[in-house]
Amino acid sequence: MKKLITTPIYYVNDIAHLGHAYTTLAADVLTRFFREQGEQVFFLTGTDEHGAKIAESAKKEGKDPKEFCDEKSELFKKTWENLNIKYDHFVRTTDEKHEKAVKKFLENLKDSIYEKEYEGLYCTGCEKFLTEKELVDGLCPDHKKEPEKIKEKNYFFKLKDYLNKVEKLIESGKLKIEPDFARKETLALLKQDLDDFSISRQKVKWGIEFPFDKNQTIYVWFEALLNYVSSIGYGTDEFNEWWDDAEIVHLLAKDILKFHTIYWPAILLAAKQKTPDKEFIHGFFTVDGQKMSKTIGNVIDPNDIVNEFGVDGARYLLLSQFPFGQDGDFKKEKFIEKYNSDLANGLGNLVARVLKLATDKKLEPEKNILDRTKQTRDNYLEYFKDFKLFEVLNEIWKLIAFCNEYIDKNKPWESENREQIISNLLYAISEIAFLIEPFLPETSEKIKKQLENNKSIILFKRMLSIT
RNA sequence: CGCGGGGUGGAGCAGUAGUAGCUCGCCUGGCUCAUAACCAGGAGGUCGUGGGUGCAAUUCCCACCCCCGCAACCA
Repeated sequence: MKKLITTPIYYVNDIAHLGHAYTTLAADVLTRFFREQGEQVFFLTGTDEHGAKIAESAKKEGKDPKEFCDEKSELFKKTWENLNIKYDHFVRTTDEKHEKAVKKFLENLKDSIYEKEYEGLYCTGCEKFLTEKELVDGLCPDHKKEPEKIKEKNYFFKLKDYLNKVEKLIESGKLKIEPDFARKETLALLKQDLDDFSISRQKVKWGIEFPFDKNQTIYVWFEALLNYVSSIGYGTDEFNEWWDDAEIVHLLAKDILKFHTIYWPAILLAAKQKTPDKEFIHGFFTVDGQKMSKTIGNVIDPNDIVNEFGVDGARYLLLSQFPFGQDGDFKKEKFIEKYNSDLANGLGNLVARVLKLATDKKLEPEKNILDRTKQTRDNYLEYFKDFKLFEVLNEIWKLIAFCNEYIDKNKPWESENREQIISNLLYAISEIAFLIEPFLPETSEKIKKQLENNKSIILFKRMLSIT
């Protein structure tokens, strides 16, 4: 079975932070796992580069928008490289391929689009229309500015025509939304009778020209969703190969739930395309118990974690803090603690102590070891298929704990049965090296190499914690 | 009545209608192969408050209190 695994495309107005890294890393781990299982996987990520906000930011830096996007987009790529994230395609919404596909898609959506005069109160600070209810003393609550009354012609997508169908997709399980909270929230949103939404902007210049009206550009959010099809060749023959024939899996955080679980399937239905098979939504993070925010200044740059803990250290720390899908808190202090106990004292130390006792003579592993490792592998597969990355890690670390107990009980350094005991352990370690591969690809390689030449080199150096 | 998450041993979290578990820390002991690591045992909790249903509730129901996230540049 083929799989198309995607992350959202990230808005280049900001540099990559922990949230972006988390989603992208999870996608990378899943990709590596499913490949290991013999499946063909296409892993897609990228950047979202249009919109008034981008144009504004570029102007502030005295750059033209494209130049600005080139730079920011490059920073995302660099970050993924630092985290050893191997995507198959990095889409940019300023790519010619994307623009062409988007226009073509709109042509095919023509029957579900209509134009309407729209009059509203527009705040130039927010770059959006506000309702009377949102105003405080007649002013925009965020910018303390009086909004302008603007009359604008917009093109709308007939969302209402598809709401029932989307609901059916979800209820029938044809579109799986996980975890359950996200599925429930989507169904609740569907019951609120959402309105048709505008897919064009008259005021925004930095965007893709709207095919039916050259005075307008395509609304960024609408255009951004189309990256999923433009990237794999919408409008060309190769498209079907990855859209129709693959299981489509979207990974995203809960803030953009509505766009992905309702708008996106509706748009696809309207364009007579296959809808996604699964959408997995993860939660939000706090840092040291506080929300992550630029104003508070506690935004974590994933590159800093890599610098401090190494690539695999960073990869492990990001995914081992709390269950995938839930909200969670990242604590700097806990990073060091977890790094020391799990990576240095746990995995690293185990490999070192066993290799020290190893000789070239290797025997077949005994049944109890085979049974124990098989148990881990079975649970591992089961959890992985449900995207339970946190539980997968737990399972592997239980096997590491088992090995440590096994050594202490059997005292290979003084046992007559030394060779058999060590062989058993070496087998277990080779199994661990295999299991950690999706999470810790470099470490996995290092262990395999060490097993070959019986030489142990420190995998994770113990770190002093700040007291 | 905006939406959502949560209040469990020192810290961070699991969990279930019927002797309360895990990780880290702490104490004691063991071991010496290892990255001052590893193993065993232990101390430590009236499971937010007040009611209700049950033979039995931390677990179900109701009310209340408190904390946090989204709604505000940001996954």
